[in-house]
Amino acid sequence: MFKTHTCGELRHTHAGHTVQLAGWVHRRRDHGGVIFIDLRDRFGLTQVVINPTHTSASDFKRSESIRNEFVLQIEGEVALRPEGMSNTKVATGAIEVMASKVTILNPAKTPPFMIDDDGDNVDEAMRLRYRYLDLRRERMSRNLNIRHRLIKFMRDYLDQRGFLEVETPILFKSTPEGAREYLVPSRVHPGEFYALPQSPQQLKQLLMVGGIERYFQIARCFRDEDQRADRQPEFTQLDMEMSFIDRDDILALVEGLLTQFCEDFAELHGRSLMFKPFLRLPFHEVMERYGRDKPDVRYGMELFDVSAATRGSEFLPFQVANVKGICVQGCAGYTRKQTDELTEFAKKAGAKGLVVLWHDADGVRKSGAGTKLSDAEKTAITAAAGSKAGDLILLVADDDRERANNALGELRHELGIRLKLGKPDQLAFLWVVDFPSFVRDSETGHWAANHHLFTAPKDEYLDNLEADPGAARSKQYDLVCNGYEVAGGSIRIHRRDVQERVMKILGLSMEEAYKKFGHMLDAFEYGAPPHGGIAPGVDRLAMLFAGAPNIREVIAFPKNQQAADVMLGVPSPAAEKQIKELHIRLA
RNA sequence: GGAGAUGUGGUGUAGCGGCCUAACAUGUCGCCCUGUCACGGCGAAGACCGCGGGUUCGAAUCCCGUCAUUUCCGCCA
Repeated sequence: MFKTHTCGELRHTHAGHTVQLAGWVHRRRDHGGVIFIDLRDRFGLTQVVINPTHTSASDFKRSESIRNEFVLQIEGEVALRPEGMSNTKVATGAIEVMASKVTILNPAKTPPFMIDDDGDNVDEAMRLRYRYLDLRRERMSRNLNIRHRLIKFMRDYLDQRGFLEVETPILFKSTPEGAREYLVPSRVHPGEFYALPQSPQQLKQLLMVGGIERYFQIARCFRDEDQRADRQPEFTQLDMEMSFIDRDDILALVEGLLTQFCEDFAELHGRSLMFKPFLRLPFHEVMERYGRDKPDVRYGMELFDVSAATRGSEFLPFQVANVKGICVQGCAGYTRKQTDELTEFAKKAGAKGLVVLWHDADGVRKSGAGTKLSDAEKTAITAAAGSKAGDLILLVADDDRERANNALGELRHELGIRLKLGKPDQLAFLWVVDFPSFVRDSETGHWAANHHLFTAPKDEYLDNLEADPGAARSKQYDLVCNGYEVAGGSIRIHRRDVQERVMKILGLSMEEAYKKFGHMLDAFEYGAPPHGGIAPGVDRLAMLFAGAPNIREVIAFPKNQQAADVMLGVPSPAAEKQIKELHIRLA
């Protein structure tokens, strides 16, 4: 061992002990006659004093060449700091180590950016190119620690409840129903391919047929889709599946896990739960109130409906079936230019236009056609909006209610971000339940599974499933936090006949269905238990707990928006020999 | 596939038509310094402003293109 203690460990009680420390030079302060070094390892900082009174002349001479990020081993005696010299900002601030021996284990070039600077002020491309240096910074060390705590907590929590962790293969079967996949050519089977799993969905259901009953896995998933701040080509989910349970059992389990984690590790992330228990709303209500299936519910600004009050309005835009709006508090000072910009935004989000009302001391005012609004309408609007002087009211009118909801939902979301309405230290969890089973593909007009084709419709819709697919609600559930989808799952279909009916509605011929999912259909015939599951996203949860702006901050080696790793040079061309062996040819 | 933002010494920024022979902070290097902890003092080096083209008497600054990074839309069963 190079060290007897970590750099975060020594206290005044260690005074007089001879210790060995090893780590990196965080900062050095060379006073000519005496040199102070803040020695850093993952556990903290300890001040090392290199003084000729304690150190040999040759060691002192050599110590003058020490620079930041050199790797050192220090042997010395722990001493209480002189009277009035302790540093309360550091855990080890009461002591210092008087070096008797200084060993330079490895010198270091000057880093391209500062390690002792914890701010978010270095270009991310630079940080990723030198990720091994970035990881030394406190922010990354802290984020990875939070991630580790979360995963450890998940494992322990589920283990205590009888779950079995099972690994499923990474070399899997292509299932082109879902996201675009990463393909791996087979050397042994010319012209055939493995696919990396988008999720272990089918395998975990087969584990249920296999009698595992309670399964989980910290599962890596792969999707070859374009990146976002909360999306990486490979990401990690807490994949879970249970047999002989219903929806509420799963919700209670996950809610319990996350609630307890937040409470046990509050000191770690400084964030608190806003809702205990979590909010729970049906999908249609979420859309009516927030206009978005993953709303940030840390703030209100809910959609209101004035369709009844505007019926028969003289104001042309209001002569439609639905008039809904949001009230933006304190924004009556917005200029015409600003509201025009909001109108543009609303149009991009699908609205035909945006009616803007300024609620000021004299009442409700509107530029242009404002006079067409009757006093009764204005009163009804301010009542529904709950607005007061100083607020801005935004209204969207549309015969298509969904379109009005969506546009307002986008506006609400955008304004929530711009106005910083969500408090960063709060976590607002919301369960969204009772999703539609099927949605119509806007291009083909065909029915598509809202979640995936293994999701069970609620029992009361089974009789009319084929007659009216659009009316069916499913046993799907999503968990939303601060505007992010952090988990999704469902109770699954466990009977072959129901599964085949759903496949038929989705337009799969029985031949196709059997070719793609025959293993599932077969398995369901051998006593598949009722089962369901969920998959909380580990990266997104860690991001929220760490207060990070994107999931790259909680992933040690993330890829950039081009799905590349600039440090490693990934992806890279393959040798001709390899390509040949795989029986593929480049275009 | 589309839209926006950004790109200036090692790093982070300022400058946004002539005052730029490019400023500031920090880092780096040299000298000095035995109680600092974002140590301090003195001095020095370091960028032709992502790249290419254009407009102009004159471009870091305006325009076009391109590349890179990023955010969002599409996409993400």
